[in-house]
Amino acid sequence: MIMDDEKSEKYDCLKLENQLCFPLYAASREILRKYTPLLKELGLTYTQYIVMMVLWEKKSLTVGELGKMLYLDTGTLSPLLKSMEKKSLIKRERNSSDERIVEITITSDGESLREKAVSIPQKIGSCLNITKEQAEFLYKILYSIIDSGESK
Amino acid sequence: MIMDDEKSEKYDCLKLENQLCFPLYAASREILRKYTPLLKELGLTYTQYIVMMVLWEKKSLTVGELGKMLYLDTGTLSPLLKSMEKKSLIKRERNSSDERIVEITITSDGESLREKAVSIPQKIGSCLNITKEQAEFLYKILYSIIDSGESK
DNA sequence: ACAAACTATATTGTATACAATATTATCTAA
DNA sequence: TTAGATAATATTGTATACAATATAGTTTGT
Repeated sequence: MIMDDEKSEKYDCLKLENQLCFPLYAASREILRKYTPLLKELGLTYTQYIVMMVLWEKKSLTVGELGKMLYLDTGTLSPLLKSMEKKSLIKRERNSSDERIVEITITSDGESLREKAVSIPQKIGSCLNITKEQAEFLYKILYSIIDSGESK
Repeated sequence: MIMDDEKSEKYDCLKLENQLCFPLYAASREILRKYTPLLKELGLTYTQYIVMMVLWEKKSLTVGELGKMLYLDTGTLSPLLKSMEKKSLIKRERNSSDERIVEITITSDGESLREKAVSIPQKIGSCLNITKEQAEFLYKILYSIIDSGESK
């Protein structure tokens, strides 16, 4: 068996440059770093920001519904929502007809952040440097990756 | 001023469904979740895995070089490398001619993990469900996003 | 030579993520 | 109708990320 000549090929799949997951992971963190200083002006982290995004639209939903929309589990959401309540951005209330359920509702403080946040997407978009077509293509592929884990 | 009619449009940019960053963030985490059980068999986390990937190829480099390749800072790398040394995957040694520099070198234990890891990329790839063309396109866009933060 | 600037890495503090487990409430089948 | 199954959320434990700061070693200008 000729092995040594093949050796460099055998491990090619383990090279960083041949990975697709690594740039996905690195790009995601790069974007988080871009958001951080902008969100800091609003007193938000990125995770808190996406929770607010949902609440600016829906005003009120359950922890479970939030988790489904953001692909986050209660291990992340529970402490996050607790800290957001402490900052008066949201209210947490047990549903009276089913005490297992916790309803999350935006407060007026939370609402008022929306106005300040509205300039952020454009600021982020402008430093991404990709075309509209690329963005649409990227959008589709990313959701197909996300949905590949939907069965759960 | 007619405001109410425009209101729904004004905040469209803050809708989750109009975000590109959110699916990037969610897809990245989805892939990490796919890796976790596979890497657990090797006793690695994803971050440890990408460090090993570099070391399987280069055998030895400095903390700074690793950080540049993986886009991670010393706040992440220092404790990570310390724990990997404890697991005998790597060695950490101060460079004798410049004591500021720490050289990271793979051990034979670390080398031997390569054989077990070689099946992982294919397993991940097969559950991603994207075509070769899509993968190449994705690869390019992701690196253009990553590089947009390169100045630093 | 030597203080100031610079470099490389480490530490601290804060905030996620998520698997695994626990807790509490509701439902359901015999 | 009531014990076991389910469901919704919370907690625990471990492992990142990263900004900000600290530390220690090296270089540089004068």
